[in-house]
Amino acid sequence: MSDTSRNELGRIIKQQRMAVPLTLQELAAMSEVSASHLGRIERGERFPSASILRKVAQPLGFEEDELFTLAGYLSPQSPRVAEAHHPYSGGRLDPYVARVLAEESLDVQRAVIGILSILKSIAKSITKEKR
Amino acid sequence: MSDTSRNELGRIIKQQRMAVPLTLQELAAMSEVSASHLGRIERGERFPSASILRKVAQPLGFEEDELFTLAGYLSPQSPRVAEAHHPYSGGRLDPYVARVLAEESLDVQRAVIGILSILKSIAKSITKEKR
DNA sequence: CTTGACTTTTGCCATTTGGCGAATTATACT
DNA sequence: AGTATAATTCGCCAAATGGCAAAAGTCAAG
Repeated sequence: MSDTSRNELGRIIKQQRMAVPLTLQELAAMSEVSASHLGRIERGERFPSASILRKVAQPLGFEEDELFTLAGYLSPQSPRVAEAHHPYSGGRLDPYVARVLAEESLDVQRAVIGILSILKSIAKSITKEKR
Repeated sequence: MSDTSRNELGRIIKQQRMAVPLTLQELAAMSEVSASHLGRIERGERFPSASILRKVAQPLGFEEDELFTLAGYLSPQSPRVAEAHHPYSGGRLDPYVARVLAEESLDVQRAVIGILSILKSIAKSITKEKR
């Protein structure tokens, strides 16, 4: 962890705590994290673990993944909140389909997409033939 | 961290590593995490920190926040790829399978599980017949 | 059975994290 | 000024993380 990112994150947390406003002890009570630790985090002497960030986020009014991103635990564009689109090809997996498949064993799951790809290649060759 | 959640997460990671498939050393090389540490995580002797999870996610084909949720670092509220974790009794949906399927249209996705259920009922009737 | 090449596990250690309690430093109130 | 009172910081410690190197396992070819 670079010194700058520690200080940066600490600065942000402190700024947010002041803005609410809360004292270290109050935030400590709300988040179940010791005030001394919070203080060290704010002035960049310690780097907060994921579980600490999680505890602190809500009392400070941060989105849960926001602090993770700031801390570098999650990559910058996290389309996690609500209905963002998939980074890959844009399709969404239907929840019902997902649920049904999830109940199958891993082998069956893989067999399923194996069969799918076979069917697709057959379909492709058929249409090619046709024309 | 409860013993069960450690073992659970380890089990999932190991299962996924085997499915890819990779050795501990290969995964170690790809993720820049020592093989010994990865081994201990898989068998529940260590709990992976957020940065470890982040490094490991991509080589294993997990969405970046998926492992965070499984580890309890993030709350399980965002069904981006549908429920990859399993509050309901069943198994989990393999990330690779989910990704491939998500690229298909909704019609195709439903057709896939339609075919699956047909194959299952055929298999069932065959085994019944046999005895 | 034995050798040789991998893969996984174990022992040991440095580094970090995070808590508790005691100092220190603001902030009020007489 | 002087002294409560609250807020922050410091010192020290236990527990956990994660790496390295050596010790087991595994498994195929000879």
